[in-house]
Amino acid sequence: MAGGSFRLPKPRKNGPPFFSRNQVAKVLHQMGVLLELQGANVFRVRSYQNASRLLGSITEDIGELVASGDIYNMKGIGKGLGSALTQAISEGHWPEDWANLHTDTPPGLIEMLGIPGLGPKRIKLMADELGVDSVASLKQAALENRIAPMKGFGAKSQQRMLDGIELLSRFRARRRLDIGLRYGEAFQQKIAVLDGVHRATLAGSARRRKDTIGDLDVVVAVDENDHEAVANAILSLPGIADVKGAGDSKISLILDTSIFDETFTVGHIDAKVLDAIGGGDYEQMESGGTIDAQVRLVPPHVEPFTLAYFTGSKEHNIAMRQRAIDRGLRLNEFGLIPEKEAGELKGMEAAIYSLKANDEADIYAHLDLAYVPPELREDMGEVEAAQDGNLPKLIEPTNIKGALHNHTTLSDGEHSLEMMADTARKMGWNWLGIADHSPSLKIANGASAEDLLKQVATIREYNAQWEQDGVDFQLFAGVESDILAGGKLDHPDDVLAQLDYVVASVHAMTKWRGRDEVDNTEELIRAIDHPATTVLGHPTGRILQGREGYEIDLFAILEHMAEHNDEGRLKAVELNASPYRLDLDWRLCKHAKGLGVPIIINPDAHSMRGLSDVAYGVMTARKGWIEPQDALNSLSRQELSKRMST
DNA sequence: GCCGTTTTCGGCCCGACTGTTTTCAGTCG
Repeated sequence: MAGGSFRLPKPRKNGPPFFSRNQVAKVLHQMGVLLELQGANVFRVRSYQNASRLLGSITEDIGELVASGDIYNMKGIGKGLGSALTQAISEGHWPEDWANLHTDTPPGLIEMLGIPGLGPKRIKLMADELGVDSVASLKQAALENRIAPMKGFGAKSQQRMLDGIELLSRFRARRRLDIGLRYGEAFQQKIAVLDGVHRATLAGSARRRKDTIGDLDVVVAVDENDHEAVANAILSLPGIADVKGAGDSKISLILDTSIFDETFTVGHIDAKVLDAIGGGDYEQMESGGTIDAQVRLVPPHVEPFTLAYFTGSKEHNIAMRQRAIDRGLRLNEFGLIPEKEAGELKGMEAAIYSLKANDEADIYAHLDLAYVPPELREDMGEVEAAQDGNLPKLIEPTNIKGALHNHTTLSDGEHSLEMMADTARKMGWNWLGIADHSPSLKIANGASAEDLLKQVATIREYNAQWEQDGVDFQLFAGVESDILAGGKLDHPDDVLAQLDYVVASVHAMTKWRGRDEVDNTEELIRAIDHPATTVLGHPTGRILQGREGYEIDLFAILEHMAEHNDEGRLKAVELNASPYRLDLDWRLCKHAKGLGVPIIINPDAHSMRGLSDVAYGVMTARKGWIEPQDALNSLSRQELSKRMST
């Protein structure tokens, strides 16, 4: 859990509802972790986590759910949680025991959960017996050899904790999607070409295209006879910094940047983003970085089950397994096995009775489901949709005809208008929108109204020329306007009126992060209401692995944007495709789509190469159930032109 | 703490690996 301290949020002034859906989901998650550290029943912990996930994914208004009593009808919320949440939301105070648990748990214990191999049980034991209450005091205790003598511990455990602390301080636990994919694909490709390997596939959160990746999973199909030879060959590959374990079917290791055939670089990083992720030290830290990887070796006929299992998510697997149980079947990484034939047999031995599957689609078919693309496997309604034939036909990279949020040398871009347009054409796009920064953003060399209008004139000239030459390409003239105090835009209305569109974005992060959700939401809504505003840029301002965004009720904002669209005014929400942002979050894409708010996948390119970041936006959009018709990117230039002029 | 058409009690997904054990608990995915 990145950022965010474990405090109970204060009730908003003008409730009920006194807490937002997000706040409630966060508190339930925190309660789960705190209860775990307290040694509570694991199933009780799971109830809190399930309820958190549930409330994190619903689209209904939480105030109404409570007011109507419907909250008790949600599967996973019973009498206990139902009444606690009802009290909190309608009266504005959390249950006393929840508050006590928050104040009585040392924050250091939560921090200790981040140490690999260390879980709540042993943290509690060390806290009770040694008084260890932080990573620092744990390190001290380990160095003084006070941990090894404890019952159930030992010298190896103690050393592993020290190693884990070292790892924790040297690098943050998760990596951004782009970095994780680079490691994952490099590793997968090296394994795929080894003798005896039928197939090697990158599974896990990388295959599901999550915005950050904890570790890599590679599933490898190998005949049983070749098992040992392939395992040894994998262990001799370059780029392995350490081997954490190697069992019969599982190799666990740590990769470093020597896995890459070329020198590792992170490429251009926007100055403001770089600042948020650790400044000049960042690239050095990343190039000295590592990532954990697990390799699973299985015989080819078992591989589809193993691939499905290790692609996850855990929640999707649980839903699938439950569906199997309902049909008298046992689903695991070895097969889909009729319970009455498997009997007492376990694991691989039971798997000889498994139903056959040539690929993952066969597994879904056995359970009367359509094939679920990996990106959707989060138990966010995809199993039900696969049953009812309602799965989305997800957007593809080839659907992208252009993007609206890109910078040139007029503000802080590296390349000229001409170079950006040329690159977009070579990528097969039919249009490109230019939205340089506005004057208030001095750090990004925001352009004056005069310079902006000169750029507009140039764009019109190019368009006229292309039109005359029969070239199927067009530039759109826009601006990325900073959102100023009171939700105002950064140019006079008569300037904005000469543009094709306006991307309105927040950049004054200090101010916005210092305010509460209600104030931020109101101000953002005022900016959206400005007639010139077409697109809400990077909606939360988050930088992955860098900083949390400002507090905001995006549900309310999207609902407000939906009203505009219903009344014929185009208000689109950006899915900023920079792998440092991926903002709109994938979970909210589905909600925007449901409301009918168009998405625009924008690379926020500051260079020619930056345009290709749109690929990460497409991955995230797919994860968010987005179909071609939900994204403005799939419109032709003529269609988009028409949409923006209404 | 939640759930239920064999249920209001007794379950709750399941297996691998590690380090500590001499049969298992903790952690992870």
